[in-house]
Amino acid sequence: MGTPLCCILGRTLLRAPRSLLGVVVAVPRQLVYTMGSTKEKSDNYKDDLLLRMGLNDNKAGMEGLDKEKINKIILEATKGSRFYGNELKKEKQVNQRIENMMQQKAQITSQQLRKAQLQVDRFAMELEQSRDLNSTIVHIDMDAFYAAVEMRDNPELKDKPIAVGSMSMLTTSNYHARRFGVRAAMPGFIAKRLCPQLIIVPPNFDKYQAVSREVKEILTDYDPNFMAMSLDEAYLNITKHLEERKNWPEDKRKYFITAGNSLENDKPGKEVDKLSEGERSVSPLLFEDSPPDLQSPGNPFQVNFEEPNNPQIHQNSIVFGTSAEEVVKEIRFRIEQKTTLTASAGIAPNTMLAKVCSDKNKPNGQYQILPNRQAVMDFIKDLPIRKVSGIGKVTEKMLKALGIITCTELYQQRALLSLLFSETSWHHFLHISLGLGSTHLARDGERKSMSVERTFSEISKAEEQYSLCQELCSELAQDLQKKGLKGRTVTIKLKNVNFEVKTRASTVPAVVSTAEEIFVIAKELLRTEIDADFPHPLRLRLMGVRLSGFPNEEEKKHQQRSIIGFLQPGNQALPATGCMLETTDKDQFLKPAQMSHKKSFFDKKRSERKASPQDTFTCETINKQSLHTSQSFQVLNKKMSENLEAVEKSHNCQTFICPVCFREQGSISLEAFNKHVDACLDGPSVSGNSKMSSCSHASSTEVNEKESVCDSVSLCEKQGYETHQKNTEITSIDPVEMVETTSKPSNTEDTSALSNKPSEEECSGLSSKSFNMEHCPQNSCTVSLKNEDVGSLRRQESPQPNLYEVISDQVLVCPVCNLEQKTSDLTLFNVHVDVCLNKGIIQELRKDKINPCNQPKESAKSTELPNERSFQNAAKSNALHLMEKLFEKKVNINAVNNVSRNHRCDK
DNA sequence: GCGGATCAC
DNA sequence: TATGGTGATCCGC
Repeated sequence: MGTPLCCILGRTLLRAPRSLLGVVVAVPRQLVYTMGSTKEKSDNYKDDLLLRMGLNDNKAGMEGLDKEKINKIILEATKGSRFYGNELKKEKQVNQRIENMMQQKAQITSQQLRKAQLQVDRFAMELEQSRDLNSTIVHIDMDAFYAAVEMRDNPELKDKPIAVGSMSMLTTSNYHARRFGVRAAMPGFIAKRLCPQLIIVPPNFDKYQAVSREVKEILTDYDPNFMAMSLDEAYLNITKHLEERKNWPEDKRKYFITAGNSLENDKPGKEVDKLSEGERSVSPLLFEDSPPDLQSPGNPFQVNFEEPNNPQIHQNSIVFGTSAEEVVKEIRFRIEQKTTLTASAGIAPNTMLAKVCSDKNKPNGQYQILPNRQAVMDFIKDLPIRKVSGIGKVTEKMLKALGIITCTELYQQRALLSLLFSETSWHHFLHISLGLGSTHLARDGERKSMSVERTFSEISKAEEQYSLCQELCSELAQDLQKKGLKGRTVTIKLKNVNFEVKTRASTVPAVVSTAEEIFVIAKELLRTEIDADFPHPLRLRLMGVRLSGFPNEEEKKHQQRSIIGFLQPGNQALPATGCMLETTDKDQFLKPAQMSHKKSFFDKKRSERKASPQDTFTCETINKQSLHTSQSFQVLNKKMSENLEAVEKSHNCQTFICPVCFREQGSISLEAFNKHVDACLDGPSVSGNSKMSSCSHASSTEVNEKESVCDSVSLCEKQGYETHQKNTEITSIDPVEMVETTSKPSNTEDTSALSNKPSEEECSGLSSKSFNMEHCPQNSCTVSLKNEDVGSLRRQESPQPNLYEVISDQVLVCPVCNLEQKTSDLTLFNVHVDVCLNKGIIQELRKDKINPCNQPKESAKSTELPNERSFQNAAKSNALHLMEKLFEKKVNINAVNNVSRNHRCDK
């Protein structure tokens, strides 16, 4: 992996966080627990790991460790590791970026700068005019959340340095541990060196989630639309609440103080347990440890003259005022009463400021920026940019190179920044330096992706990697199913033992969602990577699978109309959403294979390692490396197929409707059904198929080093396809679609194909044309399509059906590899074809030196041969066109079916 | 659309 | 012995 170009170019890639810009992009905030969800930005080990290498000379806390000492210990523990090596490498890349930026800066003329200044100032003026100080935004942040929960539930941990996590990674530490330099995102074993008496508590996410729920119940009272960022952090817009609260009687703002853990004191005015003798509320908020901000506001503009600054405490009750500050005190009070945990909070006119504020008096404090411009600007003045959400360690470093550390400096350099950074970035900078941010909280938007990834000790055997990949796909599919999501882009992520990360993605025309569908794609991506490094194995420490490209509502509707299965088990009608099959069946299919694992792959690996810590390489390893579908993997596949077949037999009586004649085919086995379809199609299609397969053999012999495309793909399909035999989707009949397709005069050779005349005659006529590939190698479609106007294909609204291909789909012979596909699921079949096409075409292009750019030959010889990368890209783009074309045709079979079916109904 | 990078939590 | 997982976004290609 070379340095990406984008890192070398002058413009840097900096991201404006959604919550800080005026336009707030809705982000799904999963309330799942994430390892780092309690990380505190300014206190994160990884964020300044490299900074620690020598130059940090701050003095440390009294009883903890000297910062110098901390740095030394960390450096010793990390030095020489692969992780460290990679950190150094990344640092070099950043330095390179900075160097490029400085060069670019050196070339800027004063005239350019003046011009930029005018432009930026004009924009700044507009921003200033749109400044909105009318909202009151609160950011609530639980203090050392996970650690606090653990301490609460285990009194023994009190007053001891603790952290939540494992020897490999910590998610949170308490404040005691932080004095030793123990922080979030630090591996536990290093933390132990810093603080040998550190207690590492394994995380208990269910518990944190339960506590989080309690907190959120409280927050709802102040803003039912509050925006939770994680288990321990949320934004509230209390503007409306403040308005209403103005007229509230004291009673409504009165809370009783309880000792200990009573959970009852959650509603105003509610009588609760009396304080037990000698046990007072642990709340420093109300008693002796009251943090400074509650006593004397640090900012003159913070003084609130409306009412007494502190809540009025009478005996065992307390009345909060009506100001924002009082509201937030009330919130924190209630949180503490309910959970015995403390929270910090920030109050400001926008989210960006509120977030920074909540950090100001942490822990267990709050801070407000009053809603006037002067207060905002005073606050911003000396604020280090790094404190602002969205400015990470790289941005900080880059800006530091320009002499920018505080927001004032950020503002001063605005013209320069506009010349050195992308528009998005400098706009973001300008917002920050003016103290601007979002004033409304985005509602949860649509999710854009879903993923699973896992870290493990090195895995370098291909078959284990495939197996792992399959497991991840299953996991992902389960998650997707819970949310009812389907997507078109599958991405795998690989991290090798040197911590280098790679992602590889593939987008298919139809949405996928099942483990089988995803695995077909993911596996090909993985295979490509394995092949690329052959004969060296990929030495992985992490693998991930992601699905994205979820259709929006409109696209979904479209998909419902067009991407539909054409096989319909007669008595198992499913909703026409065409979505996932309710998976009792599917689960049964999957189980046999999974049962053979019994334990998960990771569990297995773990126990293996325990059994034989010296996992030395063997001859076997070498053998298996030589074939990506190694023997054992084939065995696995075979086993799976067998299992699936066994299951299939147990369900072998189903009612199908023939896609050709549309007659119901009683209770027959799938095999019998397939025979019927074959018979129905009849005619020369068979000979067509045989020709195709002879082609495929010819081509397979040409691939020298590896197995042929066809073989590899067919093998990989096996499991997935058979699992899908029962998983058919209902064909939704859409009259609109039908009208559209039929009314449009066609302009291609296949005009007649879409007449309203259904079934047999037409079908057999079509089948006679069955995939016309006589003279071409396996992926002749590459060649033949090159002559077509691909652009027009793309634009076609209602593409004309190309029925010989349709037929070849119906008998489920892959037009690329020529192998019969046993699946009856059109989507799955499509996936296979796409993958097959993609790979086949790329290889074919390489072999035949077809100009990947799809340009006339001149251009090919005019320049040197494109590099591997551009070659692949171009090939992919070619493949995409082909897929689009193929896909359109596949879609049309559905249209044909619909027409035919409607026709029949009319009869 | 892809891949790398950055960021948040 | 040992350095996470999930999701989003940006930008150049």
